[in-house]
Order: sequence, then C-alpha cells, then structure tokens
Amino acid sequence: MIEVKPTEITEGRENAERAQEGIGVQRVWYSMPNLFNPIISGVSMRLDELPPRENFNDWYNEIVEKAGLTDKRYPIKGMNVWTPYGWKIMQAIDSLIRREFDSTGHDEVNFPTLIPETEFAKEAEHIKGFGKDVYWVTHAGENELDVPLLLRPTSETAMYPMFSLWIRSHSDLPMKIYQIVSTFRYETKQTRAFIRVREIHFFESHTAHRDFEDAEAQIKEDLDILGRLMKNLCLPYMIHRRPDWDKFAGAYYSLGIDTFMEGKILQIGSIHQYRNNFAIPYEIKYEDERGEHHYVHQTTFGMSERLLGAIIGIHGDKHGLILPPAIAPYQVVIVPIPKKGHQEKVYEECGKVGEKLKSAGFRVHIDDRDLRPGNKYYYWEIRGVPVRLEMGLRDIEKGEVVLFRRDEMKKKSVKIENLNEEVVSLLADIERNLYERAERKMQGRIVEADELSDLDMYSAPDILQVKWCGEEACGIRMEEITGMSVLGTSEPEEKAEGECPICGKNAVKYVYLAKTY
RNA sequence: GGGCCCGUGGGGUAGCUUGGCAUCCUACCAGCUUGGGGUGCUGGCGACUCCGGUUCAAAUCCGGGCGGGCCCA
Repeated sequence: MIEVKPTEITEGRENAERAQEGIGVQRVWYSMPNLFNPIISGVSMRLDELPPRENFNDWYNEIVEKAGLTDKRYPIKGMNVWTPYGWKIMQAIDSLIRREFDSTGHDEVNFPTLIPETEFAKEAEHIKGFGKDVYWVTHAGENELDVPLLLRPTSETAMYPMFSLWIRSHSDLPMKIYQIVSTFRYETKQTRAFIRVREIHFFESHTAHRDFEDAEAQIKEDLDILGRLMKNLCLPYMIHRRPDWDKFAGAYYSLGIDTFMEGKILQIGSIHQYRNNFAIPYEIKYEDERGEHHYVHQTTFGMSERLLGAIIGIHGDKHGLILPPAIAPYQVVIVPIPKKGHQEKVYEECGKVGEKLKSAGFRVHIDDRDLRPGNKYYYWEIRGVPVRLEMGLRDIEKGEVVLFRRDEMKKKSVKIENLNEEVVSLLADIERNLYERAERKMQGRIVEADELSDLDMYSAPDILQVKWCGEEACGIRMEEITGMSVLGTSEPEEKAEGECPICGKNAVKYVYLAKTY
C-alpha cells in the first residue's frame, strides 16, 4: 500500500478500509491551514472575471493560474512554476503511477539530466527525431567542453549505455525500471501550461526482455496499468497504433494514448515497442542458458503532466476546476457557517466532524478564515474540490451537515452519524460520473466516413473512422482532404470490410483521423 | 516556417491619437463590522517590460531586445 507524501506535513490513518475503495489514493490528510491561502495574491479573483468556457483557450489559460496550479510569469517561455496546489495534484498523480508500477515489478531509478553527445548520437533515427528540440550545454565556466552535453529530451540514450553494463545474463531479465524526472524539449510552437511545455514533468518506464514475445507481454501489462490509472483520473482514452510515419524516433511501433479535449485529440502518453533497435547500437546483450548471446528487446511507456492538462480541460466548467477524488489534495472542505454569539459552538462542531472524516482516511480541510461563507464557496469551487461540507447552527440542531458535490453543483443534507458512508459513496459517484460523461462525449464524436466525397464533410470536433488499405500514400491523402491528422489504427485492431476510399483497393482495417493538439 | 497584434501596482484596466499631474476595480495588510452563495466602513501598501534614440520634458513618438497572444501553412 502506497502513501502519498506530497509534503512532510502529512499523516496517514489506518482505519480507512471502506474509504479506500474506488476513490484512489487514501489514508492521507493534510493539516496546513495556511497553505492554500493565495501565495500569489492576484490569483484570488472574482468568478465573474473568468472567461466563459466557450472561449476555451482563454478559459484554460486563466484557470491554471487562478486555481493556483501554476505561475506562468517565470521569464522563460514554456517553463512555468508549479505552485503548491498544482504541485500537490501532480504529486498525487505521480503517487498513483508509482503505486501501479511498483506493484508490477518495476523499480524506480533516477538518471542524470545530462547526456554526452557521443551517446546521444548512437541511434540514427532517434537523433533525427529529437535533434532540433535539444538544449545543449557547451561550456563549463569559461571553457568550452570537449564533448558537448545535452539536456535529456527523453532518457533512452542516458539509460541504455548503463543497460549494457547491467544486463549480463538471462537471469537479469526482464529488467523493468522507471523514473519521474524533468525532460527538456525546445518547443518552437506556442506553449501552453501542462500541454506543450519546454521542461516536461515526465514519467518513463523502460524495460528489457529476452525476446520479442516477452516484450509484447510487457506492453499488455502496460495497457492493464493504463486502464486502472485512467479510471482514477476519470480520463476516457483510445489506443491507436501510430502510422509508420508518425512513430517514435527509433521505435519498431508506437501506441498513442489519446484522449478527447474540447474537440481535439490530446495524446497523454505513449507505449513503444523498440524490438532491438536500441539494443544493437548500445550493445545490450545477454547470455542465454546455452551460452549464446542475444540482443535484448525493449519497451517504454511515457506519460507527463499532460494528464493534468487533460483533467483540467475535460472536466473543468464555468465555475473552475473539477478534480477527480483520487488526486484532489482536499477531497472534502468544511465551511463553517458562524452566527453572532454562536461562533465557538459552530467551529467546535466543525472540528469534530473534520476529525471524524480524517480518521476515516479522507483528505479534509477546515476553512476557518474570517470570510463570508459564500466567498469560500467560490474559492474552493474554482479549485475543484469534489465535496464541500457546510455546517451551521441549523444543521447542528438537527444532527446533520450539508454536502455539496462539485461535479453536479448540488447540495443535500445528511445525518452526521452516516457521514463516512455518505462521503465514500459520494466520492465514488463523482469519480464514476466524471469518467462516464467524458466517455460519452468522446464516443459520441466518432463518425464513420465511407466514401471519398464524405471525407471533407467532417471536421473538429468529429473523430473520423475510415476504412484503409494500409498504404502510407492513402493515409497522407486523407490528411490532406480532411485537414485532420491520422491517429492510426485502433489497438487491438478492428477488421474492416470494404474499400479504401482513396485508392479503391481492399481495406483491411480502420484508420482514425482527428484534429490534434 | 510565414503574417498580425499586445506589454501600465500581485491580477484586470484608464491614460497613448494631440509628449508634461498615472485612473478605477480587484487582491493584499490593519481595525471595526458581518456571517446559510462574493458583508460594509475607515485607513494603508503597491506600477508605466528592458536598452538605446528624439526632446527642455517620454507610459505616450522612433529603433532594437526580451516576454506574451492570435491567425495561416
């Protein structure tokens, strides 16, 4: 069982078995009353200053700052500051990832940030793919370096020279490691918080196997892990086998993990089968039982803070963020409703209820600032807290509290004696609701186009499904006609019967096209 | 890759055309007040993106850098 430890000031509680079902990381709560006060004062604002959700780009850019996720004023394009609330959410996502990979036999490591040019240059396709995006370190103090160093854009070329030292025999395999580190890519296009950045908060697992089949089995395991993770993050997704012209630099094949945000496809991760494309240049070999030497087969699985970007963009509404319960720094915020002459009584009862929830394992915060309750409602709504608990004299007299669910913006009164059960089922219901409504939105946009003349009838937000002969030329032509990008074929592959609308030849599978970020 | 636009307190802005005193809202701090959807009052802190040019004088005009945004491929 993994505990989230986003800061040193956390505390786990044991008796929380019920609370742990269906709502992800639990057993942690926070007691930092001042942490969420606006560190950046301007980030607190009135709701009526939030751009309408219809104006998605503006809305997104405002919300990431106003919900306290990031500060974009750092003076380098594409490199933003993670502010406390945003970093807590990202750490919670990382904890879910760690839980999954630790429990499937992966070990966490941490490689250096710098890679010598000589190692980077060993796999030709890889350099071609990343060369233009690389930051170089060419000087140390006043002296030019003999061998220039680069900031990793991804870690294959950092790790694989070590793999060739670490892997000696079949008993070293499979080797399964991962790391969560910053990677660097010099984006020239427009950057956007969490979606297109130059310093990427990156998860990458790397595995080495004795043969292709074992590497394929790893990819199946990766897909299982993904399914569990995406449920907690409330993110619907599709797996597409990327066309050859769009696969990862150096991969045998690439699977894109695609989600659907505001009419476009956002790739939130990828899984690659390398076969022995890297093992050969990096000489990663093992000795089998018969004393023969073979190159290993390798896979990787990558994800990034785009997961958070997707959560913001897919679930958020005109009131602000809506956080999946599994990653919400606070799952329940308690807002006391004081009344003149009865303040102490109200705060005392709120404290009791808070303790009750905390010892059941929920992440809870009591907002006892000297502000009007309505002000606090707006404050926590924009930050996406899944459940708000309101408690005043009226409730205390009836032995009740009011629970407000952020996803539906609805209130109901519940008895304090049933509170833990109510919160468990409410959080689980929020998780289910967020996932399902996003899933419906995505699935509802998939349309099939049969004829050549149909192809240009569709555009974003549609996701096009087209019969395809499998030829690159036909895929490229479809991109030209539709103005969309080929996502690839679905994985596992769906068999198609009929004709490729471009060349008229027999189609064997479906290809998907959509606008992409 | 090509084109267009914009940089004024922490956030949002007025002022720029016609050069001279920097406006308002919000946030923040202090005090009182208030408390079931952004209480009210009083007081306070806080800004012209940077460098250069023109000028008696530049937020304002000119050039460049840096930063940000939009559109097209």
